[in-house]
Amino acid sequence: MKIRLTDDFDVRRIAQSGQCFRWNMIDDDTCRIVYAGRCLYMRTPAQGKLPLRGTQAAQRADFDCVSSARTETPAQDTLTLELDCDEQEYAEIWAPYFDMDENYAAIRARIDRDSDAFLYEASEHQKGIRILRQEPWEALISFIISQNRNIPAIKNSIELLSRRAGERRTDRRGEEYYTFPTPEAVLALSDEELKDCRLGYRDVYVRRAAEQVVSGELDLEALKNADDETAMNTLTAMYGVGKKVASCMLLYGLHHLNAFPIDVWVKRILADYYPEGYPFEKYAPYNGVYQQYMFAYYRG
DNA sequence: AGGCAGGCTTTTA
DNA sequence: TAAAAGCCTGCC
Repeated sequence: MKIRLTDDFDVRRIAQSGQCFRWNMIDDDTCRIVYAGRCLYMRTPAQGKLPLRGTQAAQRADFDCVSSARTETPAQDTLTLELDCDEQEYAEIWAPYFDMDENYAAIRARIDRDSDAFLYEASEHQKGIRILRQEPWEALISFIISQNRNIPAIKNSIELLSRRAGERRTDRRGEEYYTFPTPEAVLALSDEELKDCRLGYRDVYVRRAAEQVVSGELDLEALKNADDETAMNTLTAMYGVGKKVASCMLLYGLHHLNAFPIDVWVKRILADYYPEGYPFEKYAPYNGVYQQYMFAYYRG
């Protein structure tokens, strides 16, 4: 099926944004997404753009060039997404996951170009990023695993964990994929099997989180309705979950768009570009969206 | 109380 | 070899 939209949506930038770890570009314009027990192929035909030719570097240069040229024209483009699912699956699974009810162009429009040149630049450069509505459990484990590691290493561990404890399924192209494991499936792993997932010292954190969810001590669905402070306190009380991971969980797992994870990169941004302090009040309740633009832009 | 040093598994560049 | 979407413990 095809989707036409005028709001921000850039598959590559979302795939590289560091909020999700199971989006993989399989060729120049097709992304393979594993989520909610399913696998989706999403293609974004390069319409109205220069044909992509030559080396990969040249292709990227073309893309950036076109993309920044587009920012000069206020007229809204219509973007087409080609998905290998039907309307029902799109409405039930993918549209909510992609947060299609939110208007990201409007959120970007709140940035004042003159008073905040850095954020404006970051948002233009990373235009197309959305904050996905991820399942809380997958987000929690993903960001526990993320601590003190770079993105390729995180993706590797999540894939290994899924292969160990997830369900093996076949996608609509006949390729195999593994669903993200349930807490029960994680608990069923032996210490050795869990160690084989290359989580390092974080494997204890993952096991304890699974125990808390299975026992009912931790109710992730209930956290969705909790206020920011309650959710933050509940999460940071967990073993291996500090302020950074809890903030990521709020933003990506519970969709509290005002949560503002501060990692090593954002710390540098705040020090370099906001020595007088960052205007959190001004950008509420979308601080997390702006953080995502700045993180992705600065990390390059 | 709140801040800081050191350690932690493994991968990536 | 240092750094990586950090956190825990122990110490002051």
